[in-house]
Amino acid sequence: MAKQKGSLTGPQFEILQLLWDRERAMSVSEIWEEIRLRRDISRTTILNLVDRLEKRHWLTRQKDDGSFRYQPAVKRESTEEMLAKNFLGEFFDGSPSNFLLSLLGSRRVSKTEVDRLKKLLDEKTSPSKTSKPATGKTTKKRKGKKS
Amino acid sequence: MAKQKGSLTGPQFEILQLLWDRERAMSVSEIWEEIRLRRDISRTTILNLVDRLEKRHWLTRQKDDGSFRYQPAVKRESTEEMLAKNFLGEFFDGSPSNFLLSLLGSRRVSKTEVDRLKKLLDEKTSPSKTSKPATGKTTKKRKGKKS
DNA sequence: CTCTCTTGACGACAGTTGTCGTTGATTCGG
DNA sequence: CCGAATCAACGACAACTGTCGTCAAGAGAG
Repeated sequence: MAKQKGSLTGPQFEILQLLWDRERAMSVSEIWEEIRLRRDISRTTILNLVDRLEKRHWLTRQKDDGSFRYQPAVKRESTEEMLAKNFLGEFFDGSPSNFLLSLLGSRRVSKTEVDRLKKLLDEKTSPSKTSKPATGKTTKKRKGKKS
Repeated sequence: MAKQKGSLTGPQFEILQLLWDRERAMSVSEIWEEIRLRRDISRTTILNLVDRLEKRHWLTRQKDDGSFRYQPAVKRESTEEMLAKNFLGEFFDGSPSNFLLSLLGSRRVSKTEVDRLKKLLDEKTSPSKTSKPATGKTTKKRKGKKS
């Protein structure tokens, strides 16, 4: 009863991220070789993580020529939204403002970051006034942190 | 090795919040009676949570007339900032924008929430230009969710 | 056929969490 | 002084995590 059911931890989410980025199904070994580039980890560890994710229906798998290939069973957007909501609910009264306030409070985030935030909010309040420009969806890919 | 050292879970944070709100040291029984109003929980559970928090230096205690009274050993602001940073780093590439984007994406947050966010960001970029008014610290108290 | 390599299922381990009961010490009313 | 109430320390428990090793089944090479 330690962990809230229906949430994800770091390593679990890392695997989901990988499968979302590469937009095709991957075998355990493929996943392993990717994650191995960033962290030192054993193959069976990945196997176990993937296995548990599949048992809880975060991943689906189908047999492809003797070997299994895995795919996310959930959408990236809804999963990230769920994580964000859970986190806000648990630690910041569910209020994004409280969260932002804590983040901005002591350490200044970069000015460009602030500008991006404001831009996002602007697009939310005034949705496509005259032209329906900047379909927004341009910046989609997530950058890999170190590899 | 399951949990990242130096982070906090929901129930642990709940106790810290209580001690931050009431600005005085509290005994285990006092904490218990407060939390009991919201959740059904045994006194020894609270005792154990408090105990572990003290052992890891999130709380300090001093003996006051036979009984122990506990106080936070960390500042609310820095703790919340730490939580926010950890979370962003683990799930959103450390980018508040990515976080906000996921939050705003599907489900619309209320318009007033968006306005509050924009206001916060505005105060960050143009901090108290003419007057040095609104020392900021006015809105401090966190509201209790249900009690 | 036999040997080797890949694959996956399974179990094990230590660590953490939330939860609680039992026990021993301390305090206080009578 | 003695019994009752309070308090803290400790251990126990199940669930979960990340981590890994072992083993059996299967595929391919020789």
